[in-house]
Amino acid sequence: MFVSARPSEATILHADLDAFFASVEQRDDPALRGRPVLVGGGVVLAASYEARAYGVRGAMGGAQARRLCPHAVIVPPRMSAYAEASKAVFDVFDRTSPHVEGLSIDEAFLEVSGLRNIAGSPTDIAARLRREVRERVGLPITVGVARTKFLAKVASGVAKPDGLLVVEPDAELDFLHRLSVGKLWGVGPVTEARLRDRGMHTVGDVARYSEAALTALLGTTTGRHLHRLAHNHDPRPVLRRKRRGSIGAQRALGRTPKTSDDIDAALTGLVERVCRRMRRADRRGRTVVLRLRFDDYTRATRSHTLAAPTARTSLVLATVRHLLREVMPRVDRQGLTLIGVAVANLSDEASAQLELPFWNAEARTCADTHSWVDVDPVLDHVRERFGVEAITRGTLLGRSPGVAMPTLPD
DNA sequence: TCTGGGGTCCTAGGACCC
DNA sequence: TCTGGGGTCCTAGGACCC
Repeated sequence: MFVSARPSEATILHADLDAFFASVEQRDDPALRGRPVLVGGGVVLAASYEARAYGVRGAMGGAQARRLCPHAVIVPPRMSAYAEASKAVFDVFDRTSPHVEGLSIDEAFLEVSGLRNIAGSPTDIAARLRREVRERVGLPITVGVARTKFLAKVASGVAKPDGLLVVEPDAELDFLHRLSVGKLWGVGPVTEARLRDRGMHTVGDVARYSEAALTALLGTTTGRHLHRLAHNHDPRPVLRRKRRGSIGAQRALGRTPKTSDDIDAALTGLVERVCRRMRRADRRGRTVVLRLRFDDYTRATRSHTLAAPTARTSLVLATVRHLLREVMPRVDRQGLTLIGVAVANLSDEASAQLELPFWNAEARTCADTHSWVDVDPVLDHVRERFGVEAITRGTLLGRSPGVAMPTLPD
């Protein structure tokens, strides 16, 4: 069912910082302004528009980027500077509208209907937003304005860099149907190739196919999604972002052979980083995920769901170590080039009440169904928390007599 | 052309329960 | 001995996004 209400006015803004990381570098170092700048040496994290003129793109390998643009200035990334700039920009967003949906570190949707009397037309608001970001944060930003999220996003893409584009309701289909299929949100290289094989090169081409034909080609969800977008049905409202569902870290290892000590050191560092971030955010997770990439760029994931959420380094580490042991034959055969750890299924209940039941339940899970998990960290925790030195593995699991199982103070 | 680091969502099969 | 349908959870992989 499509939502048929059609507000007569374009009131959704999509605001997107231009070449974000590179723009922050140019802002902070006047010597970089007007010059091609690449952030990140191994792989290009961001390329200034001066560098893009030479064909350099984000996610491109550093070697290729240097070939295309030999005189580019390469600067190392400064993530904390970008986080700070992002926060300042989002402060401007929040002052502009109560309805802000952040999409990533450098872009957001804003719903501005109902602000006409206080703040003017959507076009006025968008122009002022751009000015404020420029004046207060010193960064260029592009804004697309339309009736739907999808069109607003496409509009900002077309208007880049440092632009403003309003798609009026009566111009929507004309604008939309000329676009290349690759511009459709959710169409990546794989889907684009499939569409082009069938002769669909523009959004207008896609619009001539029935929903049934598209779902047969691409699956139910993607097919229906594309059919709707091609017909300009996008009723998704601007919502505040949900909290993130997972926290992870990964590291490329290069192609040189690694010893198991190398791998374990990398794994330990990643687990420590992830768990520290979880604790700082006061979040814990149940599903521990190990990600691997091999020499031939094939990938594997292994996961294990714990009985209760945790942010404890020792338990997460024990779990990923076990997961890794299970795939070691493949690692030995194919060579490891990337390793990652993530914890998903995040929850954020306060931890205190859950501590003991959690460890107890986890210990049981360890022993009953996954005898591999290292129960020692569990024991250490209970000993420390309850001052019960004599507690044993069997006691903890309720399997041997001895010290009474401590009960949780309420 | 060679590929970083952070995420999201979807699919599909199997286990398990009622 | 043979056996339905629905729901939820878990796992693995794939596509996509910035």
